[in-house]
Amino acid sequence: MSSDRPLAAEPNRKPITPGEIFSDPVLMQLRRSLLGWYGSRGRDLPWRHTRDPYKIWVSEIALQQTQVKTAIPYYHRFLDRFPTIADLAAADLQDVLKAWQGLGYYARARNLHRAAQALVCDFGGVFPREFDSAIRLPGIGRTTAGGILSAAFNAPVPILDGNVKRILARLTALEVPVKQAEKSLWALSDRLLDRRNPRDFNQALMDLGATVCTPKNPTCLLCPWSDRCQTRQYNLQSQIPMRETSAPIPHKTIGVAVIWNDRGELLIDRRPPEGLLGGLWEFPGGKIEPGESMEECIAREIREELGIEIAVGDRLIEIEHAYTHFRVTLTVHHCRHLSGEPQAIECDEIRWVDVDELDNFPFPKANVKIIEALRDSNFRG
DNA sequence: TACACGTGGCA
DNA sequence: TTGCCAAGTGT
Repeated sequence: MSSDRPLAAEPNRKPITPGEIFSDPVLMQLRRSLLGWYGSRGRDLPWRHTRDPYKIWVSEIALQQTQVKTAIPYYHRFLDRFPTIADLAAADLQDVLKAWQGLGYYARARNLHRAAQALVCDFGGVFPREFDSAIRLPGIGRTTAGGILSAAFNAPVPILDGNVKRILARLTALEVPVKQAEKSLWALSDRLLDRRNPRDFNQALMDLGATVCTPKNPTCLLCPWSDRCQTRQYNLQSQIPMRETSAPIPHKTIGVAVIWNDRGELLIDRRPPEGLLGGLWEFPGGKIEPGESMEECIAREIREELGIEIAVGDRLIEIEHAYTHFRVTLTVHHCRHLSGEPQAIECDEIRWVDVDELDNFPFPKANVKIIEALRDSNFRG
């Protein structure tokens, strides 16, 4: 221990490091108390009513970096639309992305689709029981593999998601950000895991993190582990887990064109298959440059991206939107097609569509706001 | 090993 | 308005 550690001073405390093994009787007590708590306080969640590894897989993917409340309606709609692995494998990627529209992190949908096709090819459309097979599937990492295999097959595989990291960091009063202790936290999750009931144990851990050992204001009075928690003992709940340092997020100003032709159709493009919002459709546009007016920006971007000339008209709407690593202001203008045949220069595909057809394409959230504004302005005449 | 990757909610 | 956080994975 360094003498100038950043945590509030409790001079004589002896933190438990994650690598340090709890004694067997303590481990048994922790398992028993958590499973007891889960029996009475655990959540009733849709994917806990099935042992179908496909359904559990879909739930685990939808839940990555996503709160339960947000994921639930997508879970139902996705399985309604693609009831089996074979259905998902046979579907068009565009339909899969449409089912995922609004949930974000669209690589999850692309990976689900690819993984389903791999399962049909290599495993007869059956989700594997082996960890080494599961973790090779795109979109399935160590935590998701553990979540699926423990929930579907009661396999003794540990997990280490955000909830478990926070719980274990607090249990041991971890003195470094969790990112710096991944290895020992995995070891602790594995050591704690109840081998007789890994399914309920892992689910209980996540419920505890989501409902009791929350990031802010944890309800330690309701926690089955409070008597063993080093963080509670020294009242460091607001300081552990320690914050990671993060860079400030930039802000971009984007000009966007809603381009009409003389048949009353508008122009949309499909983004490249990988990267930000990969495979989704959008209204074309781009970042404003220094000294440029918004009208100049939009005309230039459309010339560069689509090879056509347009007249930039009235502003339709301005949209503020936050992504993970940057924020944007979209300034959207009605535009009129003047000359040139649109070409897919910086995108995958372009299409002229009627307003009523827009619902058939997957759009990112910010573009859905544009579509809504378009409909509203039509109603007003 | 860091960083990219969406969206909603909350202070 | 800005920052942080939530059932992580891929590169």
